[in-house]
Amino acid sequence: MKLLILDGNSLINRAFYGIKMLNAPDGTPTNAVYGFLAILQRLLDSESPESICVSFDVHAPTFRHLQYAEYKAGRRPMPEELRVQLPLLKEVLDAMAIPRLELEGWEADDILGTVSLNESRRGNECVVVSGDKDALQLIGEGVRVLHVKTAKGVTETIDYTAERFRAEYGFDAPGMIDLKALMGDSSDNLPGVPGVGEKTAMELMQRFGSLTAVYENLDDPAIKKGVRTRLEAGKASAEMTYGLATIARNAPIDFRAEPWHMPREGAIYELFRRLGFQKFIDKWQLLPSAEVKAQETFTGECESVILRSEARLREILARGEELYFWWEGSLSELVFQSGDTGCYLREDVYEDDYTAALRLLFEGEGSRAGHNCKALLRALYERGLTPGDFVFDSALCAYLLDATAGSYELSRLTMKYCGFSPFTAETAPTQSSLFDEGDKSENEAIRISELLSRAASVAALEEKLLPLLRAQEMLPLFNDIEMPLCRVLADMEYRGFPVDREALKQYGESLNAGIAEAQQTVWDYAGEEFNINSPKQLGEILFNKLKLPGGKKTKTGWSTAADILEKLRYEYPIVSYILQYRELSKLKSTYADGLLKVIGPDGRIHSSFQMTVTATGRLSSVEPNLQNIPVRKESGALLRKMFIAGEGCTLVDADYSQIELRLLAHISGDANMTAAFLSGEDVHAVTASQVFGIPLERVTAEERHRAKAVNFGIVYGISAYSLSQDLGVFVNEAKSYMDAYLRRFSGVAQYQKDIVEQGRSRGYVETLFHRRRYLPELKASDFPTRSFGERVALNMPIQGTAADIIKLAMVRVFRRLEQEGLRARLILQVHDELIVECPEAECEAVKALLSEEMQNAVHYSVPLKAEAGSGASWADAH
DNA sequence: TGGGTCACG
DNA sequence: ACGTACGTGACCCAG
Repeated sequence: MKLLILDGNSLINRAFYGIKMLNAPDGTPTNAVYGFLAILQRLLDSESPESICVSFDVHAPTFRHLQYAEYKAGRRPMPEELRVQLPLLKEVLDAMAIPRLELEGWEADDILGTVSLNESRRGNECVVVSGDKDALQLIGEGVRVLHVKTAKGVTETIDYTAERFRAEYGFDAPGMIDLKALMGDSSDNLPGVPGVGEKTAMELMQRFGSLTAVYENLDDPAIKKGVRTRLEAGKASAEMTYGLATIARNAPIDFRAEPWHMPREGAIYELFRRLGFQKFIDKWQLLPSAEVKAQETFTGECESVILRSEARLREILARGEELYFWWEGSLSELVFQSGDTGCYLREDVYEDDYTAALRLLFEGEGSRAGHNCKALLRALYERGLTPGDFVFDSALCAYLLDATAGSYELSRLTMKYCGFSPFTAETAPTQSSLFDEGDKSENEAIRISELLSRAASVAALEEKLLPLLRAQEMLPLFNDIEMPLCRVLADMEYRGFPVDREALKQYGESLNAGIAEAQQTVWDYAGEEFNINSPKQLGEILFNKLKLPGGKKTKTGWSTAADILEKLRYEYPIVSYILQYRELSKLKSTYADGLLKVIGPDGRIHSSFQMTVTATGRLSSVEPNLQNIPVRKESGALLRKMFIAGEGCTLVDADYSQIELRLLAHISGDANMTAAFLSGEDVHAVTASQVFGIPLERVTAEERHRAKAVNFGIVYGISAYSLSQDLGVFVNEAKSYMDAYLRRFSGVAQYQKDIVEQGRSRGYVETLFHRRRYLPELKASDFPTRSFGERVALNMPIQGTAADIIKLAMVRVFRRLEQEGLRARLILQVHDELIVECPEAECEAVKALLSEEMQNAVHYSVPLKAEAGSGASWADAH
């Protein structure tokens, strides 16, 4: 029988440090357990063992178990995040029916040693798995050792047989003990022979093969005088270390290998669900117990009908109940639930005017709900309808409840909030009423009930989620901003942004010459041809071949980021050409070629605005991203000249001026900063005058520039170091700016303290509209993670409130354009900027309307300012 | 697929 | 002694 013997402590350690932080839905850290299972899964696949066991130390080392001397010698207590995962791993192993071996007074190692010896003697083939090289001493007849190591986030296992060990080390595996007796081990506090390190110890072992042989041959000419002296002096220490490094193989343990089979049902499934290990549930095809399955499968009992006529549709709508919609991307097939009735609509079996049916459903007064309503609304606009608002969106609602959850897929939400999954083809019961309709095959009926169960899931989620939203004071945010915004965005996507295709094409072609020239010049300086787009090859050329100074390492090699190269560009012409190459090829690939590919047949670009992506509440724009079109250099202006208004139309553009800084003044309540805004003076200049203690009229451009950087930094939760990097001044100087700033604006300093403390005690921070972001990072034990949490705590309420406000402004603008019967329409939002396309005649009215609605969206202690412009292109309007 | 780079607010 | 600004998305390379 083949037996897998795992070193539990060592492997969970490797997994913890090798895998990035992961949490179960309830917040328990799970990365180490997850990593352990990933290793186990690989072993099961590659080794196909018939039996398995895992050994553990009885006590995990915690701080109080460590002596001060040990602490100083480099031992560290086990981090809290790892410590809580040990009992979890044991629970997992129990659920998997894998024997756990622990023995008071013996280490996990000793259990590996004992079991592998006993079982190999019984004729079983043993495979010991550990992340600790010490275990290699166990290699022998019938015992292989797999050494697991994590390098650069990738775990690999090295399979050591006796032969492989000998080939690599040059002596036999039991000699691992002798090697350690010679070289010692600082992490285990084993002295070895003082003055003999890894290199000498390896040479001695390769020559003599054992500790005894080394001491028997001290006169051998191959041993240098100095080494001999140290060996003589360190003999007692070596012998002591030998004893301590020897893994015991005689622990009084009562274990016999038994055939093992992974349970596929019950506790293991439920535990993995609790931990969020869906991947392993799928991989090992785990199933819930019958009771849980019944609980988790959503039956959504209701009468199902296939709607064929307008009369029947009107009957159902006349009940006035809320409609819960589900669709799968095409309007010609649609389901909805109304009360106890599940309705199925299909364009090709509907007997009356299908578009009229859609009008009844979406243009009327009724309450409508869905999942990702914006997408459905866009499809309706594209079909020429003018739909009304939806009242509930399960994805959007779940996003408000946890903006960092990542995925808002319907079945995951029902599982998370209701404890069941919608039907899948396997779990859907057939619904006899569907067969009554006649010609439907069984598969067809199952598919329909699957769709209906999704519509019903939206209803179930509404019941669960709205109370949560109410309890967290987010109903106004949801009802008055997010839900109405669905239609605003759907309309924006549908309209799109007109682009001058020919000009863009020409522009792209015009870039070619410059790119080729820059490339050739770089190659000439480098003395060879290489791919400038490859940071690896580029770093090699610059810092190894040409030996440029100032090289900084990233994880994978030399950093060639712009801020590094920028410092070198005036001294080294090649760098200047590299930067030029980068700039041009970015313009070409991302903007010229990239945008050309997505211009629609209507000559417009229809980006998609995602509402459930960012952690702060901002929108994001994809396919293409229209929120990062260049603006800063002259190439930016050139590019934005190609974003134009349609025939007979003009563009109106308005943006908030310093909205985040104004919100900082309001939220922190800092009197000084509030006064600065109320005075109407240039706020960065006022900041400079305060920080540098000079009269406002004597502030230089440089001082203003620095004050501006400090203002930005404060909003992001800066450190003095980063400010110094940004400004190119010494850290001390940057620190003095920040100190002066926080003295002058003491309300801001107080806000920073309070908001971090609030984040820590409540576990989240929020915007003025109560949009939340949870911050588990604030409780992390490692400094970088915790610092990140603190910076986010400072920034999110400000960035998030700005996002709330512009969303509100968009809803207000949309409604007013509708009310006033204007043909003007919003076509783009870029975080603090709105762009409207309108007939030329409406231009002045729209400019006034836009800045008015933006400025009046809220009234805080500092007024909001929004300035509007207009023009034939984005460049002209901005 | 993840990392590096760079465009935006 | 450490590591170093918030929030995004697209493109390219390398494994």
